[in-house]
Amino acid sequence: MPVTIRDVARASGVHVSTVSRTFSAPHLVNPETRTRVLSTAESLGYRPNRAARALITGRTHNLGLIVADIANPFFPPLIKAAESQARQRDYHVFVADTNEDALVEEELVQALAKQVDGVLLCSPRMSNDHIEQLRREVPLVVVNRLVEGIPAVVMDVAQGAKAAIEHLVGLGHRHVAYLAGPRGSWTNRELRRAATATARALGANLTVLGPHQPTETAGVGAAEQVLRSGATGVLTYNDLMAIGLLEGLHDRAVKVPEQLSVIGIDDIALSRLIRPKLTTVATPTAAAGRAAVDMLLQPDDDRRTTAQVTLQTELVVRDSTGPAPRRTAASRPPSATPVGSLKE
Amino acid sequence: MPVTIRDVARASGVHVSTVSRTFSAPHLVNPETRTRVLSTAESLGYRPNRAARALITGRTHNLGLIVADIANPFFPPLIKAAESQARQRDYHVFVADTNEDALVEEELVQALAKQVDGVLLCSPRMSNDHIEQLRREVPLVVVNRLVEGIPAVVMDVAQGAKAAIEHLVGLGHRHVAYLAGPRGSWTNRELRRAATATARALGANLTVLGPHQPTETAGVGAAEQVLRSGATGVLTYNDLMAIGLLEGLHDRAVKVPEQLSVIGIDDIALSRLIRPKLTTVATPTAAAGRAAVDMLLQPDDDRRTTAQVTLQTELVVRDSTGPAPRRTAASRPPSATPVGSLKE
DNA sequence: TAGTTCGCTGCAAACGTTTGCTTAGCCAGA
DNA sequence: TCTGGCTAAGCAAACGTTTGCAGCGAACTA
Repeated sequence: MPVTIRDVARASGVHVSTVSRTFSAPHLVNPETRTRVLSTAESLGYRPNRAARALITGRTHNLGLIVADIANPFFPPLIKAAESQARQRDYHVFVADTNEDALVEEELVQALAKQVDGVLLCSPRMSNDHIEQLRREVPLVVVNRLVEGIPAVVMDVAQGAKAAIEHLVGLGHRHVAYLAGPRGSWTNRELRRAATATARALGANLTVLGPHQPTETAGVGAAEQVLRSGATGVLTYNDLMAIGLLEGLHDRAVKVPEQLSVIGIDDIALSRLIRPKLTTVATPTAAAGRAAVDMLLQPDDDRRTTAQVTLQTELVVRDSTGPAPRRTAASRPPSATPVGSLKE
Repeated sequence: MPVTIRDVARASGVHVSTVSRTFSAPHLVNPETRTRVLSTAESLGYRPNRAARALITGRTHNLGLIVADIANPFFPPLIKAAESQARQRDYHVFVADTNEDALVEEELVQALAKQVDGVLLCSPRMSNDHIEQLRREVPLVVVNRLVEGIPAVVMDVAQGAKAAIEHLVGLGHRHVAYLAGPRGSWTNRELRRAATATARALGANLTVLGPHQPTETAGVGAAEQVLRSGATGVLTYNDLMAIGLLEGLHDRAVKVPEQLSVIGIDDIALSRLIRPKLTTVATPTAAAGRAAVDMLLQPDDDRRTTAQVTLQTELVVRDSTGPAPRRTAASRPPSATPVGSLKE
C-alpha cells in the first residue's frame, strides 16, 4: 500500500539507487533524469521512509525532549522554541514528561536513545552520575544544570537571585526567605546558594523554607510557613510557587507588597497577568530551547568549544515588592504563632 | 558500537531469531534459554532498535501530536495527558507546533505519516477536505472538530455557549457579544452558531466581533471594539482572549463585572488566578487527550463504533460576570464613540 | 588512435529486526 | 520399529533505504 522507492524506480524506468540519489545526492544524477524521477515521485505521492534511512545512515533526524512537567508553564515556551528550531533543521522531536520523577527520566532517555540523534534533558532531577552514564548511550544536552563534561545550557539564576535579594534589602527588608524548590534541582541549589551568600554579604538574615514541589499548590500551602518565618521578603524557586504564595497570602488577608514582598523566578506569561503583578527574575527560556537544539545538532568538533552556555537573567520589578513594613508583627495574621525571633 | 541482537545471540550461543523471539514471543522459547538470553542482553545493555522493528512489522509505536500553539495554555494539559496515556501503552509521541498555520499542519502530517502509527490533530485549522485526504495517508484522530467519517473527540462547546449566554441574559444583559476566534476553527463556528441561536431564542441582541487570533494580545486589542459594540456581556472564543480583554478593559478603567461581564472558554489554570476570577466554560482537555489516544490505538474493528466522542462542558461561574448595568452609557469610557444604538 | 578522465547509472551488500518454513530431537502410541 | 506430533531452535528472506564499487559510453588528452 505505501509507495516506496521501488515503485518510483519502476514507474520512472530507473534503478532504485538512482531514485535514492535523486533525493539524497541530487548533484550525482542527470538533471533530466532527476526531474523525471521527481515528477513521478510527486505524482505517486512518494515520501521517503526515515526509519529505513536511519537504519543505514545511523541518523534518525529525531530529537528527544524530556521535561519534568509539560503543564508547568515554564516549559511550553521552551518546548515550542526547541521544536521550532529543530524542525527548521529538518528534525522532529519526541516530547516526554517525567512527572518530576528521576526514575522515569532515566527510563525515558534509554527508551528514546535508539530512536533519536540526541536528547535534551530539561531541568533533570536525576543525579549527575546518572547523567554522565546516559551520556554514553546517546548525545545529551542538559538544560538548567551544570554537569562536568556534559554540554549544557543554563540560566544565570545565581545572578538573578543576587539581584533579587539586593532588591529586597535595598527596600529595607532585613529578614528574607528563600522558598525552595524540589530536591534534585540544580537551579534550586544555585538559587539557595546565591541567595544565602548575597544576604550574608549584605548583613541580612535569610531563612530557607522547603523543599517544595515547584507548583502553585505548594506555594499556597507554604503561605503559613512563610508568615511563621517572620521574613518580610520572599524569593521563590519559581513564579508558579510565587503565584501560589500570593494566593495563600490573599486568603489570609496579608497585603502584598505592603506587608510582604514576593519575588518569583522565570517570568512566565502569567506573572504579569495576576494582581499584584509579580516582580520576578526573567529567564530566557525560548532562547535556551533554541541554544540547546543548536548544541545538539552541532558537528562534534565544535561541541567541545561551546560545551556550556550561560544565558543572562534579568530582574523585572513589578508590583509584588515594596518597602519593608515598619513593624513586622503587623504582617502576621492574628492566628499565626510566631516562631523564632526577628532580628531588626 | 551500539549493541545489536546479533551481539546478544553470539554472546549467549543462540541464533538471532531466538533472541528476537525472547523479546517478541517469549512463550516460543525454552524458559532456560530465555533467562540466559535475557541476562546476557541485560549485561550487554541491549536495547531493541524500534526503527528496525518497525520496518518489518509496520508498527512504529510512535504517535504524532499536532497542535496550533504549544505555548497556548489550553494545550499543555492536553499534551501531557496524551503523552502519558500513550506511554502507558508503550508509545512515544512526536509533538509539533503549527503556529496556527494550516499549511504547516498539512506538511507536518505528511512528514510524520511514515514515522508514526497515527496522528492526533488538535484544533486543526485546515479544511475538512484536506483532513479527509490526509486520513488516507495515516490514521487520524481529530480533536476539537467534527469531520464526516473521521474519528474525533470534541467538547460540547455549543452547550457551553448556550449556558454562557443564558447566564448572561439571566443576569439581565440584553445586548451581548461573541468575540470570535480564528477563521479555520470548528470550535469557533460552533460557539458562534450556538451563541447566536441562544441569544435569538431568548430575545437578546448578539453582536459577533472578529475574527481574531486566539491570543491574549488579541483580547487586549479587542477591548475598544467590545466597548464600541455597546454589549454589556461578552463571550470570548477562549480564556486567553478573555484575559486579554480584561486587561484591556482595566487599562480603560472599565469595571468588570460592574460595567461589563466577561465569559471565557476552556477554564485554563490561569482563569482562577487572575482578578476578577474568570467565569468560564470548562472543557475537559486532559480527558480529551486521553480519549484521543485511546481511539487512535484501538483495534480497527472497534473504531467505527466509537468514531466520535463528545465530552461535556460546564459553566463555571466566578467573578467576571454580574448583573447588567442600568445605563450602558456608563460602561463606555469618555473617549469611546458610541456606534449603533442599544435596544433596551 | 589509444588511453584517460568524467558523468551517469546499475548492482548488490548492508542496516537491525521479524517471521514463515525447515530441521532436530524427543516422546507416545500402535 | 515405525509413525505422528510436539517443542525448540536455526535458516533465510524480507522491510525500505543508502552507498561503495563497477560498468559504460562520451569527451578530452596525448
